[in-house]
Amino acid sequence: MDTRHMRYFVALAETLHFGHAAARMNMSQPPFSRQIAAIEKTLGARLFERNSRNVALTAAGRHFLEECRAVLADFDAACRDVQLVASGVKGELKLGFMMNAAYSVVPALVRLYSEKRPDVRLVLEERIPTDIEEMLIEGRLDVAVTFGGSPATHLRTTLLARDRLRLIVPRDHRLAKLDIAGPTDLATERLIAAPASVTPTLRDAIRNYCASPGVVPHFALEPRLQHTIIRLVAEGLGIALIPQSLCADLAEGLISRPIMDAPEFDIVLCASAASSNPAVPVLFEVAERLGGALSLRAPG
Amino acid sequence: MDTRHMRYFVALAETLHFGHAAARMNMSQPPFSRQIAAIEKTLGARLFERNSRNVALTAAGRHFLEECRAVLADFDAACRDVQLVASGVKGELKLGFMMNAAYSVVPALVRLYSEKRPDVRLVLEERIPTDIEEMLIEGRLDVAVTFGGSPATHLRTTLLARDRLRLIVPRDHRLAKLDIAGPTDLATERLIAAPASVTPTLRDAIRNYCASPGVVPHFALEPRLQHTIIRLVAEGLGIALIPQSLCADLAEGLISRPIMDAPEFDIVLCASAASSNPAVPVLFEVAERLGGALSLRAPG
DNA sequence: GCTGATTGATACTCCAGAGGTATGAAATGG
DNA sequence: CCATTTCATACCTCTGGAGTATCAATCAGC
Repeated sequence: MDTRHMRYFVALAETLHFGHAAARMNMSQPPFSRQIAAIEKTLGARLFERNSRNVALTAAGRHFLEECRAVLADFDAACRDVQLVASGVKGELKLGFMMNAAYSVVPALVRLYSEKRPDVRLVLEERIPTDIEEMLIEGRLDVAVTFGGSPATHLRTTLLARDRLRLIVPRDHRLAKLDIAGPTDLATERLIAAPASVTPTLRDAIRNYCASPGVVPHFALEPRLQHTIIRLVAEGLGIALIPQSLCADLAEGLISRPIMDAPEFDIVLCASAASSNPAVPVLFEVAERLGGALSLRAPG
Repeated sequence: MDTRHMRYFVALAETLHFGHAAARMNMSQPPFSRQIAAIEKTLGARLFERNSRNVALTAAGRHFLEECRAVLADFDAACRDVQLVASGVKGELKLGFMMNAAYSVVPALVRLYSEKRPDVRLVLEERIPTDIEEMLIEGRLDVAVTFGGSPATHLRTTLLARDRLRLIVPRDHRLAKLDIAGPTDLATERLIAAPASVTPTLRDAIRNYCASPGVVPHFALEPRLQHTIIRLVAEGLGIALIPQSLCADLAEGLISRPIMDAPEFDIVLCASAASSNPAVPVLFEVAERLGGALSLRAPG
């Protein structure tokens, strides 16, 4: 049995006439009759009730007809889809992103891309930057939105936005009274920041920022998620320097302040070396078009 | 492209090794390699990223693999199901029945049959007897539960139960006082009965019953459905002779009475001449086993 | 850097099976 | 009863899938 046999069967089931069905299959009637007989033999059941005058489907034939139509439709669709997937018009794209990209960059990127490639299913995975890097290398992600300047071997990288550090403190904190803070203001404070194993970029930026005037930062708590950091600051357990993009909608009781000579870092789209998903290039096109135009929401 | 090619592709996608995949397909490696190349050519897309050392799926290949597995599973299932349908183990059975069979005969029949043939989907169609007969002849029904003695050309018929006529009247009707009624009691009454075009069996039985002592029945109203007849009697618009099987759960305000020498009629299972559904014979087996054992509920 | 082993690609041959033509057999209609 | 329609059978042809032998490229180990 093969799909060709199924097509013969469907042709006969629809015409109920060997000659016409054979013509539809662009062949002559005798070999067509033989194929139908062969199908019935290999399947081990009569599909047609026929004499030299009339052809009719049996109950098994009627049932088989339905199944054949479905199978053939799926079969043809699968074959047709291959080119679409290969050309990146259809398929699946695994996009990783870190949390501070979730607010503005990723939604804008996803919206624009989905308009251009509605048949590509975007699988979004929010992860911490170090995991993202690992997954990119292993090919478990096709692309990711993460910090620039990573040491990983990435095929392609494009700038999406620039972000900078900003101070968040409880509303009644002494630093809340300042219009702008500097490294020395942080000297006596309990700092909350993710460990270097989670986001080396941020951790290094904070340490270098404090170290420039010789301040040794005191990291009181080290949660892994930026959301947790914000939450702990709101609980009065310390203060934090976090990406400006996360300061847009702070909880009641929290306030953010700019800092002098705030460290900046790139937020980039970067492709996996391992994956060569044909849906990726268009995402980069979209990302480049978005590029500078994209401004991260600063707090009001 | 054919299912055989899909199987080759799946074998290679699963082993990622031309030699092993070829062995799994019981063939040597060179023709196998050629088939894979042919597949990629006809589909117009690379499915494998390969050099003389490593084989890996492309994105298109990964997508195609999923689709191939689904298509092949459906394909094999379709081929396997044919014998099951031909042997009556699986499939669909269109069973027509008239309303007075709905209460006891059909549920018992369906329950027993479904136990024996759980993979046969029973399509139940309640119709008036004349429609049932027409549908049986045209093959739109495979079998039906209807009155016996039909003039139609039925292949096979088996007795399911015997039913008899019974009188229903409003609770305060003068005939409600009698223990048993006879034809002459009906002479002056407004009778309600379905027209002969709907159920000739019942209509003829009622007319003959009245005619035997010379009474000419007065048919006041002629609804098509037995339910409607009962409803109209409850409204006080007349009285009716209906099958005993419909007298089990009469509405408040209605009462049923036996009648003298009540006309009886067979309720039979009969097969369509046009349809030769292999699921039918087992239904007849079940029906015969049920046969005499089945007693129609008489009113308490 | 050379050598042998592994693995995919190519060249050539062979044959099963799919398709063509001619024709037979059965049923239908006038 | 004959012409026509329609499915089945007989026989032939040839495409295309599969086998064998072999090449080419890559990698491991010395």
